[in-house]
Amino acid sequence: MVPKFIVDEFTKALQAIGINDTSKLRFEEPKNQDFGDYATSVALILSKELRKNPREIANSIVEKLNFDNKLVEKVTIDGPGFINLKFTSYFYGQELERIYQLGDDFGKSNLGKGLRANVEYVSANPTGLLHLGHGRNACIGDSIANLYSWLGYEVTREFYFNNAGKQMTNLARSIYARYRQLLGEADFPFPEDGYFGDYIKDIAQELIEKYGNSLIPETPENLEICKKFGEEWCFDKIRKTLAKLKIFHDTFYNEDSLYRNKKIDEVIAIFCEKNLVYEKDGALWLALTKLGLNEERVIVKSTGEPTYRLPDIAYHREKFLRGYDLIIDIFGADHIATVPDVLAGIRALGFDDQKVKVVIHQFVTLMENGVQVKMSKRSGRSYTLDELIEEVGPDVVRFFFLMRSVSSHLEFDLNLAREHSEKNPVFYLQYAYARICSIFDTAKERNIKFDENSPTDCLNLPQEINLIKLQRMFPKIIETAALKFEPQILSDYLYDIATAFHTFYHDCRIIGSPEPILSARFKLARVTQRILKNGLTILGVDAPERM
RNA sequence: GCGCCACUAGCUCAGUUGGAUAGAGCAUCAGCCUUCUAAGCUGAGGGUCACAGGUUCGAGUCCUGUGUGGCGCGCCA
Repeated sequence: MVPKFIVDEFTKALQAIGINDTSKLRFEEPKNQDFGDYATSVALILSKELRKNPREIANSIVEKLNFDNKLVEKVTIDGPGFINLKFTSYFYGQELERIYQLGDDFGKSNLGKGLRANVEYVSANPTGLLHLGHGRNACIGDSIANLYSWLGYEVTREFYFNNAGKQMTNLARSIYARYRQLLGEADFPFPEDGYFGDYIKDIAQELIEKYGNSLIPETPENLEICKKFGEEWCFDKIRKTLAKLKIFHDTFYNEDSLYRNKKIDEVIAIFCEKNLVYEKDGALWLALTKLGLNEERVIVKSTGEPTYRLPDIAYHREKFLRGYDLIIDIFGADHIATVPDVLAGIRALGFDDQKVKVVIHQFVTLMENGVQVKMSKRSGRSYTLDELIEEVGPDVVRFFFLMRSVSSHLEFDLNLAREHSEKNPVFYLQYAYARICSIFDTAKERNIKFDENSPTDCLNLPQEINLIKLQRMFPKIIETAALKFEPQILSDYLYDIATAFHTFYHDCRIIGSPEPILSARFKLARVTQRILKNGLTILGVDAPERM
C-alpha cells in the first residue's frame, strides 16, 4: 500500500502544475529493484492530453515534490518518463515497528464493517460421498469466507441441502434395489440411472440391520424410509469429511423447507403478478426473454414438480430477505448455465443482483505417475475426497486445492502431494513457521531477552529490507484475494514470504547479534511468524510449531 | 451450432485495473551444513506468451477472427 504522504505530495505537485484530476495517479511496485520501491507512470499518461514530452512533464512534477529525506532516499526519472521512488532504511524500520505494534490485527480491515456476507459452498446433494470437485469447492468457499471475515464482514457459512426432487427419489430406488438384492434377490432390477457406488450397498446393509426384511413391500412408505435413511447417512458422511478439513458450516439450508414453508408458491405468485409466467404443453414457463435472456425455461414441469430453477430462485430470494449485503455462491463449472436464470429471476423479484457474486471454479483432474486417474461417477469408482484426505492429509489437500487460480483447471499431482519434502510447497511454508518458533524457543532456553522499545531502524541489509517490503503487502494481499475471490493470491504470497524468510535466516543470525540488531530482528521474525500463522489459517492449513 | 473457462520454459502454474530486461516451483546441471531446524540457501541453462490482424508512446494483459483442449446448452441438479 502506497504511504499516504507519497500520494499527498504527488497530488500537491500535480495541482501545482495545473492538474486537478488526480485519478490517473497510480503507483506500482516495479519488478526490477533497480527502479526503486514505487513507480508512477503518471507523466506518460498525461503526455497525450498535455501534448508534451513525458520526460518534460515528469521533470516539472519532480521539481514540485518535497519529500523528507529521512524517508525518501531518492526520486529519479527513468526510461520514457517513469518517476521512481526509493525509500530509506529508516522508513522501513518505521514500517516494521508500526506493523509489529498492530499484532494480530495486522492485515485486518474495516471494509466490511457493519456488513453481512453469506457464503454458500459445497452444497452437495445428499445422494453420495464428496468427490474431489466438492473438495475444491469446499476449500475455496471456506477460505473466501475467512478472507471476508478479515475484511470485517459478519460471515455466514452456508450449505444448501438439496434434499428434494428427482435425485432423491433416485437415491431411494437405488437403495431399495440393493436392499432387495442383499436379501437374496440377486437379479432384482437396479434403476438404469441409479447410483452405482458401493456405498449404496453399505446403506442397504445398515437398513437390513435396522429393519430386517420388513421393508420388502415396495410401498411409498418404505421407499420414503429408504430415502430418509440414505439422506441422513450421506449427510453424516459429508459432515465428517468436511470436519476432517476443519470446515464447519453455520447453516444447512434445506431445499424441502422451501416447499414446506410455501416459499415456492410465493415466488410463483409474484411471477404471475408480474406477468412473467405462462403455461405451455402442460408446464409452467418463466418468460426469461422478457428479462433479457435468449431462452425461456420451464419452472414447473407438467408433472407438477418444479425444476431446480424455481427453488434456486426462491432460495436466493430468502437470502436477500435474510438481509445479506453480499451473497457469494461457489459453484463448479458444470453449474454455469443456471447462473443467468437465477440472477434474472432475482432481478424480476426486485432485488439487486449485483449483490450476488457467483464464483465458478474449474474442474480437478487427479494425476498419478504422470497419468490421469479416471473418475467415473456412473461406475461409482471415483476417488472420494475422504480417501484423498486419508492418503495425503488435510493440510496438503487444502493447500493444493487453493494453489491454482479458481478459473484454471487444477491438476492434483498425487505423487507430489504424498511427498514429505521440500518439493511439497505445504511443508516449505510450514517449515518456515516452525523455524521461527524454534528461534523463540532457543532464545527462551538461553534466557535471551529482546527489548520491545529498541529502535528498528538499524536494519539495512537487503535480506531484511526485502522481508519488510513483503510484510507491508499483507493487508493489500488479503483485500485483493477477497475482492477477486482468489485465495491463490494469498497462497502465492505466503510462498514468497517464506522464501524471503528462509533467505534471511540463512544469511542473518538473530541470536548472537548485538543490540539493537538483535531486538529489531526478533521483531522481524515475530511479524513473519504472525503473517504465516494467520495466512495459513485463512487457507485452512495448520501451522505446526515443530517439524 | 451457441455459451463459459483455459492456452506463457521439458512439466505444473503466476504475471498486480496496459508499463521498463516475461517470473516461480518441479525436472536437469554446479555449489553451500563446527552455527537459531539442510523439510534450508546460492548459481546456471531453458521462451515465436497457441496463431493472425487491430487499438497506442507502450500489449502476455484490451478488441476482432482462427485453432486446440475442458465444461455446459433437459419438463436432471
